[in-house]
Amino acid sequence: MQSALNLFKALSDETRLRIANLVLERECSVCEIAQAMMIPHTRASRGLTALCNTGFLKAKRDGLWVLYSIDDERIGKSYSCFRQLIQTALEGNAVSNSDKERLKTTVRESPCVKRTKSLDI
Amino acid sequence: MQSALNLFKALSDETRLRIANLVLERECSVCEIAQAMMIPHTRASRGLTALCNTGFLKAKRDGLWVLYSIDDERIGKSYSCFRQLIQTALEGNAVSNSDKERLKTTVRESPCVKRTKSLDI
DNA sequence: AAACTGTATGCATGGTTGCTCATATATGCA
DNA sequence: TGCATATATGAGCAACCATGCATACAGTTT
Repeated sequence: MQSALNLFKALSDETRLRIANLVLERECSVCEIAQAMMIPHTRASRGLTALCNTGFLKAKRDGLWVLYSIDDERIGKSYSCFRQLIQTALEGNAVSNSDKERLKTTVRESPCVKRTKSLDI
Repeated sequence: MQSALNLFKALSDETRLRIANLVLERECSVCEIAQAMMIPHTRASRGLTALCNTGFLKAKRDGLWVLYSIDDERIGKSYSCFRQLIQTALEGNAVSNSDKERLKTTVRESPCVKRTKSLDI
């Protein structure tokens, strides 16, 4: 029961639902999510980590990047249900559409973290 | 998006998930839920009301009782998905099984609210 | 009308959560 | 080694939430 509860809980937050919707499109890094959703990368990172902890996503390192994707094996037979629910839920939603549109143009090579130190003198 | 978020949020609480699982079995009153789950009726009432507000359940009065059932029309095409997710999630769970077992023997005529006033002298 | 039973709700409270900022860690490259 | 970039995390804060108690409200029965 607990694992299902955690899945529902993970998807009950707008940030995480939007993230899930994006990763359903394709594998994503933290920076791509942050860019596509126009949110601070720490927020994206926390959302992705949370979705990972529930077993909805899995992470793998690729050099500097950490790529998140759906952990379809672990979700098991409920996978198609969750996929359908999420996509139905966000179908035609303006915010979600913008997210997906921006995701297409995100590049993994653009700097997305502002560092205050570099700006000192 | 908001309606789906609310549905996920409603099901991300153990009390409400167990309630939903029971109402999937059959139409229930507050007292029956409280008895089956062995919880205070105020908690059952709040859970049922919350599930109603998300559009997952609907309520109808029947004399003294208020009967809650799945609002399949309002959930629409996502209904079968939610049903399957909930039932898969609670399949074989000890607590859920006990709930369902007790639900079979709950009677609508047994007093389930303790009143302190009646006990005074 | 009063008494009884089922249900809903105002309130106080303890607990949880999502966010941002600053900082730390991890990896790649010069 | 030192610097740059990507990611993760600790701390603090504000907002939210689930719960129980007492009480109010809604029907029924007498």
